[in-house]
Amino acid sequence: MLPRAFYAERPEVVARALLGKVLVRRYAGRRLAGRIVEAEAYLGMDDPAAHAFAGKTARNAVLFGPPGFAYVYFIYGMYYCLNLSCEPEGQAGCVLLRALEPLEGMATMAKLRGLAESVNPRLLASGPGRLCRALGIARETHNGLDATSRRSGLHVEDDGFVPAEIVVSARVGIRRAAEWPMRVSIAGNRHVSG
DNA sequence: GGAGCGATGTCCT
DNA sequence: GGACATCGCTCCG
Repeated sequence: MLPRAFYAERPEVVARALLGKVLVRRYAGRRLAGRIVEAEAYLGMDDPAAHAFAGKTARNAVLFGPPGFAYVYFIYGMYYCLNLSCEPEGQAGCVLLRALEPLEGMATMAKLRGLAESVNPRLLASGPGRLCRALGIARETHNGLDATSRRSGLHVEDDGFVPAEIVVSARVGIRRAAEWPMRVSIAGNRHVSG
């Protein structure tokens, strides 16, 4: 389990460091796990694309709290997105988890996605909305959970895997500050979203 | 395989 | 009323 200090850095640093780590979710007694292969950094008040840009509200309060907490928001009336808060308390910033390479509990993930068990694992969690659905993550159940606490049922592990090469590119699906190079992914990994 | 588009809730102006 | 850190479906080549 990654310690709080891991998250107390700038979002660009944390995003890069999270690549290759394993996101673990305890679901109905089962272990759902996947390697983080794609992520995006969002800064605080200086980043026009960040939820924290307009200042602290009830919705984004987690971003201004201590590092290592889950920030889950609802988007497009249908999907959830999972972020992990960064920077020391009082300073906003987060990393959006965009894609996983499924490792454990793929049958359960497929079920949660409403797909056949035989589905190509590439389709299970490649995209922030898919990722949350595959792991059964919702704002109501996961926003504000401490990802450095074993009790929360959501945390990140280091299994020693080190990405050979990391690709930096523009963030996806945003209008403001869209050109900022704050998306990172593992080069050549088939589970990165399109 | 790629472009276009509708679904659909919450937050902010 | 409009925007939104998305996805899956349709239609077209």
